[in-house]
Amino acid sequence: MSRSKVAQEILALREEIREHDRAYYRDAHPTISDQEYDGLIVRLRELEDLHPDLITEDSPTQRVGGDPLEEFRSVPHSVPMLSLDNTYNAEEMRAFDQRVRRGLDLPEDAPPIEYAVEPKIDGVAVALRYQGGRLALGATRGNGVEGDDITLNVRTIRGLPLVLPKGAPSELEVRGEVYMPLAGFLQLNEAMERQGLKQYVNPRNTAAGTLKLLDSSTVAARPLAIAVYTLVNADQYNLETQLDMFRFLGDLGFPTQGAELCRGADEVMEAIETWGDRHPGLGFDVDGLVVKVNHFNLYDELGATSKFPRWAISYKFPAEEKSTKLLDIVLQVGRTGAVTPTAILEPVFVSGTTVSRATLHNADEVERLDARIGDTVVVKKAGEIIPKVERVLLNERPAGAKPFRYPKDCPSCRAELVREDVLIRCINLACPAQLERSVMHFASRGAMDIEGLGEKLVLQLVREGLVKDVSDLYKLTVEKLGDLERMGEKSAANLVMGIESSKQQDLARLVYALGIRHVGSQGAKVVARHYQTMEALMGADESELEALDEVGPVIAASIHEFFNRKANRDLVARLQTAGVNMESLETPSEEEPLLAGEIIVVTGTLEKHSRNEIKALIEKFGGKVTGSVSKKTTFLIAGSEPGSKYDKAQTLKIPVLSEAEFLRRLGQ
DNA sequence: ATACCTCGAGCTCC
DNA sequence: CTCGAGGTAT
Repeated sequence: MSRSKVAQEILALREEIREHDRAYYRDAHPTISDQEYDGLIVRLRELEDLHPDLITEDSPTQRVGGDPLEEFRSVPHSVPMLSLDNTYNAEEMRAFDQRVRRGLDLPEDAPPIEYAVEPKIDGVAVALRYQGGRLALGATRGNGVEGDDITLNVRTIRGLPLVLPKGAPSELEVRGEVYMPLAGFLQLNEAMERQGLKQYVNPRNTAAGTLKLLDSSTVAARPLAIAVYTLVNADQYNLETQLDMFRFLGDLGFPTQGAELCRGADEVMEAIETWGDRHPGLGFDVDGLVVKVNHFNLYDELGATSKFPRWAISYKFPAEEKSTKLLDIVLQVGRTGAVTPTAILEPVFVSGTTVSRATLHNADEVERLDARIGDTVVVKKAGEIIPKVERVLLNERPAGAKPFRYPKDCPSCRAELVREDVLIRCINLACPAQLERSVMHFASRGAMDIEGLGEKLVLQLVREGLVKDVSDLYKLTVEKLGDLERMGEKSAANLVMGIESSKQQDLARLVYALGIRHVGSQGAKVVARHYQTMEALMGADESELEALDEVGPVIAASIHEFFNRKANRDLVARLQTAGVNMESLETPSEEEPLLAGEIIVVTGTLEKHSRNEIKALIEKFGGKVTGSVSKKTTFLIAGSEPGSKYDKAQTLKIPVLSEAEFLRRLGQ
């Protein structure tokens, strides 16, 4: 066969395969059998093997990558991947509608808001970036700001276009949910059983595990699917609504679940009911619905809270409930000495996993439930994840079950327990359980991030007396570690290396790692950025701390008290001697804080900067950006076609600057 | 080959 | 809170 003939057949095969992909994955209407489909792939691979130079990156045979990866690269997200606020019933959904209407200053009799309602698939969220029309990057959500680069794995998901059709924007980013359809999951488990291997428990965990396989050829053999639900910065593609966006995504060849248009809260509730009835038969797990305001031009005005956008919300279907026996209530001592009760349950399968323990939070909760050992309790999973003891079935209570009584002394050190409001606390500073928890906290990911130092190891180190406070970690050597159980040379060397590299962490992480009460990662960042060195922070007085943005009296007092104690100052000194970095690595803004105290809102389309750039610029100069105009707003930056924020600024007599005027003010 | 450990995914409640 | 993957120990 001549080369040009082969080239022709290759092109034709690729087009045919893509059409079948679209029919199967996007339209859910397979047009040929699986065998026929595989036949096409085999034929294409044969031809490509014959003429390797004709292989292109976008060929359906190229979905599978080459050699397994060593590890995943971490990549920053272009726009943070946030989650949505949740509702659980009609009342909360109506309250959301009311908030939207109020946020838009709509009169009572205004027509209903249009919402786009779509199913929320229970899977793993991913971001997909296309460059030059090609799939260039796939990433997990990670912490929302940074995720793992799983490009090679997402490439194997059939139905996901590797190349966008001609005329598509050359740069774009979409987000979607990767999941495992129930049929595929069952088949996979049958295959596992045939091979005498362990079966998987639920499709969600299997999908999540699959995406994190280092060898993409194994991923390719797993039945993953994807539904895309967001086009990042959709308003920049001449799209006006969520429904437009879904049409656009579909035209680009993305598989989507689409969305249904609902006018007002009543129609949303109707949609929720029909979806609630329908979701068991869909062929994949759906844990709720996402409700978004349909028109993009309302988003700016609605803005966002610190955590969620105000123009969207998710509705969670009622969680599955199961009853089981409460076998025991055990107490756990936390880092601060707080003693929390945990329910030990007879294992029961609920919402996809076997639950055997559940937190009871505090003494009040145990009292409220009146949970007694031996009781039959109803368990469900909040948000499909966290097990919760919902209530006690009183008519099943065995005779003689006694109310649960807190012991008088600490389960770890036998010191007397003290009641502070709802909390029961062990106030023995030398309590070993507290030391264990504080070392774990110190090593944890958000703190010093010491790789390889997990719970079991910390327990051993503390019990063997090798670690009496966190500074002892830096005295560990391969030889000393060698005596521990399950600690070979390799593990020891890895751990010592992990500890060594933690010396270079930023001051903010160190401050957080110290475990000062009421100082979380956010508070630690604020004080570290302001004081720059541990020395300066230790010398800070209370009122000075309290004057900082986002630091209130509680945090200020707590920090002050912490460094007032000699034991704590000594600990810091030992860490410093060990070589732990005591300075902020985040260089403070070089710029004069020209915008200090300003609260700025941006509206309309700007010429020189994107919204994110202008926001970064404002923050660099010490200003604050908020989403909506209020009395507190100090000025508005308006681009072309400003929305209702402009009018609101006018009525509130808030100054309005153009982008150029604003830049001039910064001397740029 | 098997057993144990760490990590990260889902992200609610207090 | 539980699961799956990957790595190391036994």
